[in-house]
Amino acid sequence: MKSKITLKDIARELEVSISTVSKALKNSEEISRDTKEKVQAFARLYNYKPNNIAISLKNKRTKNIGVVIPDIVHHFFTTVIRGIEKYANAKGYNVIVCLSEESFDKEVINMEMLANGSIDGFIMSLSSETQAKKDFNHLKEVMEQGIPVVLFDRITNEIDCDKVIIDDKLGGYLATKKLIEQGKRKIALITTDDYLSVSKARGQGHRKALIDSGLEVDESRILKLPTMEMDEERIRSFFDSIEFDAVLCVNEIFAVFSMRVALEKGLKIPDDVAVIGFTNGLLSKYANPSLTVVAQHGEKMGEISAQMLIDKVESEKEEETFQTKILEPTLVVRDSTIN
Amino acid sequence: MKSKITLKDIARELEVSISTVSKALKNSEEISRDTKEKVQAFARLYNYKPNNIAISLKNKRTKNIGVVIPDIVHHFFTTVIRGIEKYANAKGYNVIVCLSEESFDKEVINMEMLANGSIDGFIMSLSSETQAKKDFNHLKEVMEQGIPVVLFDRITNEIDCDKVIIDDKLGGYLATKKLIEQGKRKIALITTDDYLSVSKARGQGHRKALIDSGLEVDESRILKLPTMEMDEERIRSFFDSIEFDAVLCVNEIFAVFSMRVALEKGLKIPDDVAVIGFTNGLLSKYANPSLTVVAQHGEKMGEISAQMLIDKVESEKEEETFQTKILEPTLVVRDSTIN
DNA sequence: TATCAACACGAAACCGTTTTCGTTAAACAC
DNA sequence: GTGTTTAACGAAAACGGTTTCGTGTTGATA
Repeated sequence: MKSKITLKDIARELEVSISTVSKALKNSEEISRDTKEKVQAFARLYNYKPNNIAISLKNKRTKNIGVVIPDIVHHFFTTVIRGIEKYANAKGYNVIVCLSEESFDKEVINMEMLANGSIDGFIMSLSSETQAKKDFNHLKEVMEQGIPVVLFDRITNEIDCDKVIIDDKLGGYLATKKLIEQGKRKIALITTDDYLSVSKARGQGHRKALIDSGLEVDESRILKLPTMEMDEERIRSFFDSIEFDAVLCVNEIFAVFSMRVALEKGLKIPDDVAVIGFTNGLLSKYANPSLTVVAQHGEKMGEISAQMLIDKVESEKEEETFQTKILEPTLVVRDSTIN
Repeated sequence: MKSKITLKDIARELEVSISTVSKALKNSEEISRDTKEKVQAFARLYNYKPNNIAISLKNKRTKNIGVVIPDIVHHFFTTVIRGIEKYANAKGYNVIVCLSEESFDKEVINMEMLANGSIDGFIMSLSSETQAKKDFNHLKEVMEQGIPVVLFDRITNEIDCDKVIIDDKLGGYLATKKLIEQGKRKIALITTDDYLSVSKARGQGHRKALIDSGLEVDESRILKLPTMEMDEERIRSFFDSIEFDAVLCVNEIFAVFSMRVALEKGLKIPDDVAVIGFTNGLLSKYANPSLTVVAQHGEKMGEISAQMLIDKVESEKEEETFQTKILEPTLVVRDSTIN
């Protein structure tokens, strides 16, 4: 096991000072041709690589970015991570992923853990508990320490920072309009409690589309589950309790499951019941029938988040100007609606 | 913006030395009660947290582990990450995720980037290009530097290190046996080229099951795609070219798509065609009909990998004993087979 | 009163870099 | 021969901690 070689080792071997070695490796003007060649050759030979930690300590930059998300076993978040990773990697940054698992406490602990020098900035999506609790002190604290934060998807208005979201209200609107256009009038909505920012916005869009089309908003056709967790029981009994000819769901799992329930009831998709979900994941593509969805463009979102964060990290200025990027959702039409 | 407070700041403020502050915060016996209380109170008041980077530099431990995987938008890998993250986090470690995107070069670059002090060890699954190329020098190099490596799922025998895999051969065997038990005789196999270690093993298990049951191995019923990428064309024409009453696929996407093709042909599942896939993901659970799969227990795999790695990292001994943990796959029976 | 241990604390080295600011010797001008 | 410039290099501080090894003071002991 040949352990890593340091500047000191090279200096000792070549009988020059550490500073000379450091400068020689950076091709400094100060150092003579001869010495530079000698040092560089030696370094190459022994495969010298500077120690990242030492460099981080010196210039107070880690080239790491922290990503805190509620869940990773979720198509949308993985696409975001992929987008972040791509952009960050191209810029020489590493991505540290932490999972809050929808828990406020874990979110706080993770952030504290990373905020002590491990990272240059945060990209995050709030846990449901945090959104419900409306306690954002952990965010305020890291920002006060001068650590930039970019919030994506699940955001809050109570914190002033860069944000990237999709226009969820528009997404809900587009989806509902689509169903209405197909002649559907009894549109059910399966969503979560309003504390989840995205669900709330999607619900608003849904409502707006109904009203714009002169339709009544029938609250009994709206099922609000406590979280994004699947609850087959409640969805089943919800469908038993209402009349419906279309279903809009805030994720693809609810939607695919709704299709199954509809099929079990002997209903035809999309003629008897049309279904639209959110998240353009594998499930939507390969479900039978395939599912029409509102695509959230996670990868794009990740890229933009990473770009905004790295811009902040690398900008010298102390200006506190924040922006919110709003991406447009798009409808991916498949077989669960009439096309 | 109140920037982070350091030992030096506390020392200056309280007019004691840095060493005294350091010791006081660690509750050292050396320091008097009075001083300790004073220092600790001050530290608490100003929310002092030691700088991780400085500590890393000092004790040459980063408490970061590097995870290099081919892809993150893939249910199996996300479950593994979740397992790793859970265990690692509980042990106070952070997880740096790097994606090779099935590229040899990216794998190498990522590892080199992390190997210079950023992490204490690697957990990785080889990219398909690496497995095809059989070039493992990047692995050898980091191991020579004394950085422990744990390989999971996509491994190689050419490197001596800790490994965690599932018994893919057994998985292929169990699945095929299941199909045979249901009276299926014309079992198709959709897999990838043999360079992918897992596909090869699954294929061997499949073959063994056929032979053990006295059935012929008909090569024309085996489709080997170049990668795990979906190729609807080739799968469609494959099914047009053979007779079959069952399909075994090395992932869930191939399997779900096979079901779609079968349904389109007017075949009944599972009576006319039974289907089994690998990976117990969302797709399998919510497909119509739901898919019987060989579960790979990714989360367990991640946990074990993390445990093995952290054990190595934290063990003082220099012994070079490696172990390979083999997890048993299990069959999750759903509606795509007769139960 | 001289000796000694115990106590409480500080100085300094160290981890591996970068960078500023000398310092030395040769080369040059006058 | 003196003074000045320049090239080439080294010493040392700095980043923020930990840790070893003094060191000065106190009180007890012989």
